Amino acid sequence: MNSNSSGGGGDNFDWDTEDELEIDNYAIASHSGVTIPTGEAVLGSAEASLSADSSNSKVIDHFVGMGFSKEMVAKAIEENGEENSNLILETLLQYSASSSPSSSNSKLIDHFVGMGFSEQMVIKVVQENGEGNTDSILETLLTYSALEKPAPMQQHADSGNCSSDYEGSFLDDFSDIYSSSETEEFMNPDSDEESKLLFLTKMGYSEAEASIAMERCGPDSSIAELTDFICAAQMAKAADALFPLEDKKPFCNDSNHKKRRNLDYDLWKRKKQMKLQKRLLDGAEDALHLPNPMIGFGVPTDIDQITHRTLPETAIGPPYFYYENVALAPKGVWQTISRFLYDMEPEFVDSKYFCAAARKRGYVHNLPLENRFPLLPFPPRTIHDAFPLTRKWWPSWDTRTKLNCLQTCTASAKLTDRIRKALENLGDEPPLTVQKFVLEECRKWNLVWVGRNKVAPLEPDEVEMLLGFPRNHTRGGGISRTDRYKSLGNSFQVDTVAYHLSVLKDMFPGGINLLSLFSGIGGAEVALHRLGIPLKNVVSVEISEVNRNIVRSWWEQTNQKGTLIDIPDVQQLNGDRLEQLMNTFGGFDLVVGGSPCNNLAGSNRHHRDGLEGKESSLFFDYCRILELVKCISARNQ
DNA sequence: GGAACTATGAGACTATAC
DNA sequence: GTATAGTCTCATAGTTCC
Repeated sequence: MNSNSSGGGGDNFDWDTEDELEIDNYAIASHSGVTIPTGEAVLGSAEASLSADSSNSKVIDHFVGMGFSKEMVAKAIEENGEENSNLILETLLQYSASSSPSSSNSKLIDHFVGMGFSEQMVIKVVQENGEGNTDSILETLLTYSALEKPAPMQQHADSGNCSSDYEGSFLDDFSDIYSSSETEEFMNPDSDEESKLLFLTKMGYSEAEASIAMERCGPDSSIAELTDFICAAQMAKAADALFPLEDKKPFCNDSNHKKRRNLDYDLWKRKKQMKLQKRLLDGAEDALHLPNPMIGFGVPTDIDQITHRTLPETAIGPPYFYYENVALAPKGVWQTISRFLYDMEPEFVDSKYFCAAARKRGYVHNLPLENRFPLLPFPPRTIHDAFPLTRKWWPSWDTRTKLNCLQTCTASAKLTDRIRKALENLGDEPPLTVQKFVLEECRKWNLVWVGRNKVAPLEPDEVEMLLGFPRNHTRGGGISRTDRYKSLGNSFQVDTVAYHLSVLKDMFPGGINLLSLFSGIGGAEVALHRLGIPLKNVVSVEISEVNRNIVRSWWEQTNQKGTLIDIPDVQQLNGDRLEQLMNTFGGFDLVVGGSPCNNLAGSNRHHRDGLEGKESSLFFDYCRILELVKCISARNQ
């Protein structure tokens, strides 16, 4: 279901999207002291010189990822060479320690103090980061602002501002970690107003900030709520300070402004999320165990189904939401996903209970659990049922009845040839070592027996059938065979998802308005259609043109009566666009999405970076958009 | 130049034995 | 409870082919 297929239809998509370029601009603009209008990627001289030497760019990226400035890293590499990373790190740490504020950086300090950060904090951060990289300084300042304050225990009740609510919800995610005993007594909303003002000023906020926060949040607000408010205001102020030439339009009516603010926040929250994940990893706290059997709240063949649960209040719709990703993600990932999605318990389900192939996935949703029903007819549940012709050639020592997870790649012809040769002239019972080799490869590549001693990977249409898509769903229209495998490998298993979504049928007899993020080849759309739930209006967001064409083609072939709008990039979906769409449709009933798993999947040997990964970090866009939809829905009610 | 092909483990979980 | 082996994984990068 992810949309990141690198080869998708000539979609060697550059993930340095507009937003990321904007971040780059942000950094450069602040570094050079020159305001650069958004939308243009401009390289500063330091960056240009660094990028010129591509050989050490990986090393540079590595250390920049740790938070050191590019200039500093480049200098350290120049001194030590790029071979000895330990030496480089040591030098970088020395640089960080030795850099101290001087007259030369007084302007810089003033700059950040002007944004509302305390002078003491700015000096400390400049010492830590060096004065060369202002975006790093800003990030750290934002982090410190949150770390040194108790985080909010709950969202603003009456902020009346979507973005504020949205940010508040993310701040909530760290409330249990960053609270300190020193502030405990002030967390009580009953503390008197004067004490709270005093405490806020002691924390480094100005009297004006504290007073405004008190005025806006009310005298009964907790310190957490007040600091939350001030923090949000500071971030907005920071964005304003860095983009002074932009029109100062009201926040809610300025999409660029909102976007930037989201970006500022995005940087901050990602950093937070990394820290949180590290803590979870180190402490192994709240370990999330995958269930065995992996049947979630129940599958059609299971008698003991769970039909009731209590949802956290913040998770209750509208809209209903349904999020999916790989179950076997790196440690800590599902804790983070759950935390960002209202602390909801994921439902881990293996699609082998629905079809002949395994597909272990986690789903977080706020759908009811009672009265689920499966798609009929039931798909074949075993390999032999799915592919009867293989039965004739299937050796007795291959005991598989289910296929493993259908991946995006298939076995090579060379491998199947090696297997054929290994089995030749060995009769029906080859030596155990040969059996073991063949079975290992068959399991790894989902090979099936198509002749004597002959195994073969599945054809794309066979994968379509296993995943519950109509035959030829991904065929033709300009898609290559390789891309068919890739798109299918990234998609939902339709029967599994349909089972979960089936509860919507009685609730929306007249049809449903769907926001489908990371649509892929339209697994959710196909599932709803097969359930007989009319699709009134569908906004499908999918990066791959090939996949968008597949969904569009399916839409037309199935004579849908509703409206399909496709949008290429989730990061283009800002508050204004959403509001416009929702005003047109009357809101979304369901927000579905399976964000990219590239950096989570075990198959990825190169960049299994977790939720901070280049593609998988788009999970946070799912959260962002869901939160915006909730806000707009609430406001329109 | 694009599509097809090929080689490439690590990390996390599970089952089993002790 | 601990150690070990076995198993599985929505992939990526480089090369070859057409």
